[in-house]
Amino acid sequence: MMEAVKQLEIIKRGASEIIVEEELLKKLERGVPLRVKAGFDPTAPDIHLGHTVLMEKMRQFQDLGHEIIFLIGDFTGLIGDPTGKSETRKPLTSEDVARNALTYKEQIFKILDPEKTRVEFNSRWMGILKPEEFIKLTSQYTVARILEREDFKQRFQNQSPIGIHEFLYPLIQGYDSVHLKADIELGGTDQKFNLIVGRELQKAYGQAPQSIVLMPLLEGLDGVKKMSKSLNNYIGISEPPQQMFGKIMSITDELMLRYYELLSHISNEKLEQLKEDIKSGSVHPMMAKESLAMEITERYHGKEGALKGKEEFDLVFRKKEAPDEVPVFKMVWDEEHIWLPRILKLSGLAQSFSEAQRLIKQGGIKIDGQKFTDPEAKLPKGPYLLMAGKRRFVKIEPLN
RNA sequence: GGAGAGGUUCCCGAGUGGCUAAAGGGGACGGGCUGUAAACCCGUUGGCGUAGCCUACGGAGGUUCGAAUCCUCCCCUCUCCA
Repeated sequence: MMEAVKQLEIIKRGASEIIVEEELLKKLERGVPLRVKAGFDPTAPDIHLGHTVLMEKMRQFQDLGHEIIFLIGDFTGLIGDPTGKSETRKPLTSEDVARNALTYKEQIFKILDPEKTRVEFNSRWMGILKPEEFIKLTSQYTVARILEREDFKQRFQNQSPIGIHEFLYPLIQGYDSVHLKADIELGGTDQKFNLIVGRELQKAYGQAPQSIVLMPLLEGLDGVKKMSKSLNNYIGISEPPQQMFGKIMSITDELMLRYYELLSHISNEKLEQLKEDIKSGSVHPMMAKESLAMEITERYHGKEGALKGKEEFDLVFRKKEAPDEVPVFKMVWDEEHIWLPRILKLSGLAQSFSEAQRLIKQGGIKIDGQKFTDPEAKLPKGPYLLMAGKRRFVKIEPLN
């Protein structure tokens, strides 16, 4: 195995906090594979780049020769993690959890080495925990300590409701570490409290406490809120390469550097150099963004996919032409001339006639490259290339 | 169990009898400027082939020429007391 100090350097990269660094170093110095656990909540069946920050870190551990456990919190998912919530979350049904967990498994191996990854579900041990054992677990921690957590504290002070099951959440998550005898746990910064409970519980059960590596939360496309599906500001790793490339190109320069830091595989030295070059003007930020888009798209779609993404980007946004592959809508011309809003609605470019008319009036519709601003326009039969806004295209082909 | 507050369009939030498809903000969308960047500016943000009509203010009724606004019952959320 690699020298402990060097391993630590790799582990520290991008991490926002390590608890406790000295302790972690000592574990690494033992020179044996450590057991690294990271838990995932089964609410997000589509893995996005935000999740990958943690998974990339897992991969690093894997490459360093450690044992990683990808833990799907299907049992805890039934409670719903109250972290950062100002109100009680709706619990998932066991069917939801099962379905989501399966989709998870299908996607994680784009990053992790399937040969070396142990996938676990915490329902396997939590589901059969005897009431006596459960009571024993709850007796290891106090209400006051749970209330130390900021979100609980606030809810308590504001007299907002806190479900008792929510109080149990950190304990159950912590118990996973006890059951798995984890040496290290990885998590997002928002998980700090829960992971620390894991440490405490391990001590209470006579185990060595796990070391904790916290990773920052990746901001979504808006650059402010954390990337999440519900905010629709995410880049999914299963998205088509064109879309992935385009989304990365649309982020702000500031966010681009953040993505570089947390997602790119380029070395720290090269990243520092890049920052300087952008600052001095010798590298155009757009070019740096393009390299990033290439790197990330390539990771999930291969070289070919990345090139395809770039090609389409150049075509659509630089040359302002239609992409190679445009969805085709076959339409029946039941009249000599068809009202343009009707065509837009039928082909899916607009939700309603009203919306279609608005789009037209605002100059958002182009037909074969030519702007149409008359909402009363009617089109004779014929193939057309419709463009709505800058990025939505449909080919209309007559069926009759 | 008792007392009170509140549920408005995608979200927040104003509106307490007609001038309200409902202020303002956010988000989103379209246009401009660009590097599909940011910032900024302008516009749009229920539906229907549409000078009109229909649907919308938790639900169901009622009062009225006319209701998001008044009345009755119901549902839901929150707070206080026990």
